Amino acid sequence: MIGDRWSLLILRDAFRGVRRFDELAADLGIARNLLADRLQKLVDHGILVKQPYQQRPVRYEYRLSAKGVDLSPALVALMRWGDKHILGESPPVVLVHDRCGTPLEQTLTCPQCAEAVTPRAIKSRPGPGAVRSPKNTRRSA
Amino acid sequence: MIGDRWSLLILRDAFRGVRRFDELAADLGIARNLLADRLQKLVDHGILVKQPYQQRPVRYEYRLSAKGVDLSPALVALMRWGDKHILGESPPVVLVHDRCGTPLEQTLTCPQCAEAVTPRAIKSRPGPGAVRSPKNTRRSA
DNA sequence: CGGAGTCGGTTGCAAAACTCAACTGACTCA
DNA sequence: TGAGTCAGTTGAGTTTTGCAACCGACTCCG
Repeated sequence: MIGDRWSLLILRDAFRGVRRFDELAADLGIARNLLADRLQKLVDHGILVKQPYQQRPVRYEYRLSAKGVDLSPALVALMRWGDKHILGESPPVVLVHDRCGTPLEQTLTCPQCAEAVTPRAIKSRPGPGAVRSPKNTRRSA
Repeated sequence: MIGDRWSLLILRDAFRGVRRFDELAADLGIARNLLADRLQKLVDHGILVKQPYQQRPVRYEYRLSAKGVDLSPALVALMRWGDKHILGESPPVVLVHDRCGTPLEQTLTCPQCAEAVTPRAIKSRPGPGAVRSPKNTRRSA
């Protein structure tokens, strides 16, 4: 659903509060027809919702749905990765807690052991939705 | 760098331990020439490393570099999102702590307040690498 | 009233990316 | 000798993008 060159960038802008067609087009440098198409697809997938913000003429803005907001951890993780590995530790933006302004940490934690878990200490296990042979099942996300 | 239909899927497989050309091709259903191209690009970007696992004939496998391993939080976040919103709460795999087997939680935390932070309580702020006008800077990730 | 500007798109065409299927080359195993 | 495995490459054909121009509804200015 979001595996193309633009969808993730559009969503990042959506999180930053960029919601209007022309704002997105100008900020991303995306072709307008593609932007129209991507927005429509994101709306179809229920990640964004299109709502009018004025009548006469009707103008729309694209906001994140609950499903879209839930992508936050993924976007945040990608952003931090980019900051670290592409830009070399001098991030153009940092995420902070709105109450106290402290830069945030993202961690995977074990509620049992009450500690952070490193990637190497992660195991995967079949869950309730597992099927017999996951091979060749057509995927789309 | 990873904004295409396959790179994220290849990386997911890499995390699961799928490292060989034919394994990846069979598991993903990707065209072989594209797989070759994507692997090469991921190697060029330093996300994967290509190393021989046998001589006579020389055969290579693709492993995650440190930079690649650092993508873990992003992949994990996307996986959890997919489980929740596409499959409706019956995940085919769950991530567990290898020591105790407990399913893991992913959170954004404020080290100052020592509590989890919801997406709505996140603010962004210019960081040390900020530039005057971030508009129209060509991006590639 | 006329003309310029804004916003949110659509249309058309060339260029790039992707899919599919077949082929290669080095080697192993029976 | 012949079949099979692995890691690709090659080529033809289809689909998706990128770019630029255009459109329609409306507002604002004089």
